[in-house]
Amino acid sequence: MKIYDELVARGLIAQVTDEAEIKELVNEGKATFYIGFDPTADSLHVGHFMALCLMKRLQMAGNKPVVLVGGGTGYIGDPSGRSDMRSMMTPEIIQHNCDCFKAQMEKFIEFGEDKAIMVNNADWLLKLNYVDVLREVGPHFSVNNMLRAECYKQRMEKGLSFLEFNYMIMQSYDFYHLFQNYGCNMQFGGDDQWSNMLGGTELIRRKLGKDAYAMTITLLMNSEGKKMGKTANGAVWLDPNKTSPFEFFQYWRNVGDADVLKCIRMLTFLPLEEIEKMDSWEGAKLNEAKEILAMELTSLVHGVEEAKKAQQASHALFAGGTDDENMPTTELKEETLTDGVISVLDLLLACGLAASKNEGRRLVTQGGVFLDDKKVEGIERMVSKEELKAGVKIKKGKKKFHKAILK
RNA sequence: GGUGAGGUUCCCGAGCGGCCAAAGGGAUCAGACUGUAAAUCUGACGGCUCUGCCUUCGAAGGUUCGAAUCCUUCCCUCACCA
Repeated sequence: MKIYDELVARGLIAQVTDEAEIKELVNEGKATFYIGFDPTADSLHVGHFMALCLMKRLQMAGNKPVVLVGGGTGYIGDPSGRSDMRSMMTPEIIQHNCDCFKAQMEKFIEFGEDKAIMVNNADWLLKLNYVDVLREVGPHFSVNNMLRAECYKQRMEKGLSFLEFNYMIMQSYDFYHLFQNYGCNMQFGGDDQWSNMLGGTELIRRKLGKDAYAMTITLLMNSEGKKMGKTANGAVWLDPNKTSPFEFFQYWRNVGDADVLKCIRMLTFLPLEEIEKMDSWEGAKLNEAKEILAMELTSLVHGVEEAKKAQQASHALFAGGTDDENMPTTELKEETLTDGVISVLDLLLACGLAASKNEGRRLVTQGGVFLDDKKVEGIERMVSKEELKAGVKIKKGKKKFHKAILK
């Protein structure tokens, strides 16, 4: 199966500008394509991961990837898919985020001669002259058309600033720039980027009279139509310091039944035939698929070693194993104790399992806290120095496990 | 710049000068049921040294015994006009 058909079969492709042409280019390995990543945080998340995987797939098929870090567009902020304006980031933060992105990406994509290249649009966008740009590309954008674009339409009610309105132009300019300087003839991106991407192909055609292509990746939604890769505490990050391998593993281990196969298909590199077999699994059997999904993804993101550890920890907690080596752990210092003990509430707080003492109180009162598998009956429960030295296993609810140990 | 409508606890949204830590919904968290799923039901949902105290209703002042609710100024958003 050729790469394009595989992408289709995996459900990764959402929209394309010219299917026949793109199929040919991609299958023949003749595409030089780029995907842009705006430095909106100091770590990549699952959405980025999907894009990186797509890059990898296309790279394996002989195409040349260009990773564009949005050091310049980060100054503006993409309004697509947002109901309010992004807060403006300082140049320092943008730079820091760019650096973090680069470091993480190097783990997934091979960079170098004849491999992938990385560019930063700050290098060309930041030195543009306003009037020059207006004259150069301004005539090729129809405000009427832009306002009809889906990404702005949604904002017509809530309000859209001129700053954000220009985002599409900047992104289009990127494509135009890459087309000329790197022979980049294709752009990929999340489906919410569609209109921005079309802006680019349009600009290239108008300015240069040449064809460039765009293709969007299906956004990973769960069966309820919500974006996946988000938890109550924010995104599922790829940075192990922000989302530990164990948490990462558990996130995928816990996806809904209706979403497992879709995730496996879209996110893993398992052969399609293998996935087809799982398609018939039902009921509790699906748990195995979830395990596979979690294992595959954690391996990809954090390496096989870490994935195994996470899996062991998971088994230990849910399948009655004994290994608690790899549980998320908080090390407490002697000073945290008063008179050789610490209250459960303080302990929950120290481990980040409760945001406030009131929340801890609630958890205990409602019977949601266990210490070493024994239910905590009241908030007056104290944990002694001896217990802590040995390491205490704290369970909050059914799925959150944490270990606290005195250093 | 003008006119009108607004800014309420994570989000949407109700709020009579005292009975407001503030209705209702969503999200979230915990419990029951389960398969570490979904759905459903129950409870919780600002903080604390917790039958009480403290801090919140865009910001700062003021009126009042008492203000999210009234007044003044300022900031911001939206709509229409320019």
